Amino acid sequence: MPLRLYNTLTKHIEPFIPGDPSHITFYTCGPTVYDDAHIGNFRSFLAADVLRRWIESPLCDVQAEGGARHRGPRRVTHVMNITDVGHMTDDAEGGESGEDRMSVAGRRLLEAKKAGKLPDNVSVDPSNPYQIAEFYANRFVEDARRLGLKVAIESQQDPTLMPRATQKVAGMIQVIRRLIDRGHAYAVGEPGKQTIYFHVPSFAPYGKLSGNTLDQLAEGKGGRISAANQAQKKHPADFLLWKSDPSHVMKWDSPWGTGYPGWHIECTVMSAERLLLPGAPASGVVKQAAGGVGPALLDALVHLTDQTGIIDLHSGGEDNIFPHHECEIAQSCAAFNTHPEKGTFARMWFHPRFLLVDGEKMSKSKGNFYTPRDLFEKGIEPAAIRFEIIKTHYRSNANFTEQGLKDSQRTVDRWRTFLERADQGARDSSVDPEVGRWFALAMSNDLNIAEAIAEVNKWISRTHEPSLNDGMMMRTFDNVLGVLELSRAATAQTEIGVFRDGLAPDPAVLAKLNERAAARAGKNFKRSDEIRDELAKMGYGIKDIAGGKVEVRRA
RNA sequence: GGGCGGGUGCCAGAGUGGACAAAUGGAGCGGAUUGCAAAUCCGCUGCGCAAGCUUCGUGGGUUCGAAUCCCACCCCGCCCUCCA
Repeated sequence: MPLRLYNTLTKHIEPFIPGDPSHITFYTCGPTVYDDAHIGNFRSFLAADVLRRWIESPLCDVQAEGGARHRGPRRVTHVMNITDVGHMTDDAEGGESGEDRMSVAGRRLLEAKKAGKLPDNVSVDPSNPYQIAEFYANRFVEDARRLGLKVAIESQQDPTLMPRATQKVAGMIQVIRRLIDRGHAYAVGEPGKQTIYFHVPSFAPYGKLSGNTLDQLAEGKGGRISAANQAQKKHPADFLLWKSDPSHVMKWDSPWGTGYPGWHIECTVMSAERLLLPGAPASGVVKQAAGGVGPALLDALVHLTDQTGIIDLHSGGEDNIFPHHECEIAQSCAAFNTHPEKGTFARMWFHPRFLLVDGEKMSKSKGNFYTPRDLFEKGIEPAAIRFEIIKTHYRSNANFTEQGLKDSQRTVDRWRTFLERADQGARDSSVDPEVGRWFALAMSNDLNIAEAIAEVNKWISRTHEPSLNDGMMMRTFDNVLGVLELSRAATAQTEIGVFRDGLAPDPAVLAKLNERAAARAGKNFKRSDEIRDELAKMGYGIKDIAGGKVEVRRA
């Protein structure tokens, strides 16, 4: 069965039909970097990652235009932006002052610096918003790589896969200019200090993605818009493309005045610039000529398209559906399509749902707020975190729990053991003919990852003596799930102990292990059990393994 | 007020007209193994000895038949111009 996905735009599960089934273009709305990303953020990024890995898999079939079936593997160009612009001066969360988020982050960093909580090797100037953004962007990419986010790994070789909004402002200005030229945007205010708005009534399909219609949108219900800004718009739903504000912490020159771009415009530009002509390297010459615009975007601005969807896939958290992606569709189609009202920008819109923790919303005040860093520090390995976060269907609210994390760790351990055994297994044994098919069927059914995992588990249970071929099969599955390939904390070995979970051989622990070994040798099992309990109280779990050694893990 | 995604067994989480008392993992129980554990393997885990009975948010309905379809209601999550 070819891949089918729930399309937020049509509200149906439907075949994913890309423009070119041998090469998929995929854009994911990435993080805003004013703080460390948390596991909730990562849920949507990892769901997108699993999707792209599945599309790349040799097991995945995709329907081509005209109905033909395209068999995997195939190439995916996956772009994920980093929003490193603060650009929210009306931001309610910044406090009554509507303070910019980067400024808030700066204050927080300054406090951390004063308190000596910043790592020594980090030099960041808390008064410099660009440095703050860079600081958090780097930390994000680091976390993402540890969790196996492929786009973050690839961006080491090809940084254009993770573009930064601050470096794409020239392109945004070009697109805004185009929107004004085509009558979709207008300026208010005095020349040199103008604000540019997208005029929503100029794009008839506005609202299709979110299900909102202009008359149903209750203006101000979200409590985030200021009356003063509303008053100057032609229509209450019109949204910001450019704001002239020389006092802003991050600002650029533009034909309309010094200021900053609107939030939505950045994704239009970053996706178009990298994905419209897949593989075309950004040429320095063209960039110069176009004022910093890449060739794909330049081409899009010169040659309008008749295609409905000009990129194949677009993903983002469920909160992005409205207004962000709604606005992105409007402005992208208005800028790039011959007939904007016929456009959808992306052929398929993919929105993972939010993650809950212990059945509740994650929040700092509830104490159920986790970042991957928090968990790494506790010695939880990336593979377990990744598995726990991806194991639930992307369109329901997953529940992240400590028990779940333990369950996930066990599964990861079992799968690893299976793979290790398979790698030492027979050479010429044939692989189970069923499991690949079931796995593919599950994944192609709107990414039913839980069922796919169940198929892997059943297969492992019935495969008592895995062969080399089974190992290859397991790797094929894991290339999709991305779990076993993740690095884990090094194992430290001593004469007696094998220390897992990144534990260092503590002399106190070693002493106890030796004492226990002696007790056992003398058949003093009472004492040896006491020692096990003592170690448990110290936070260590032990088990006897082959060769007379003891494996030590965090309890 | 409006738009959207969900609600399944002790927990997590599949299933979306009959093969469903409901996959898979965890937890629990029993057994093999182990000095005891751990890991692994086997069996059980709604009620009932059984034929059978009662379950899939709640209440109605459609159907020979519903966890699955329809209607109403309740709950959780997201959104209605910062948010994964």
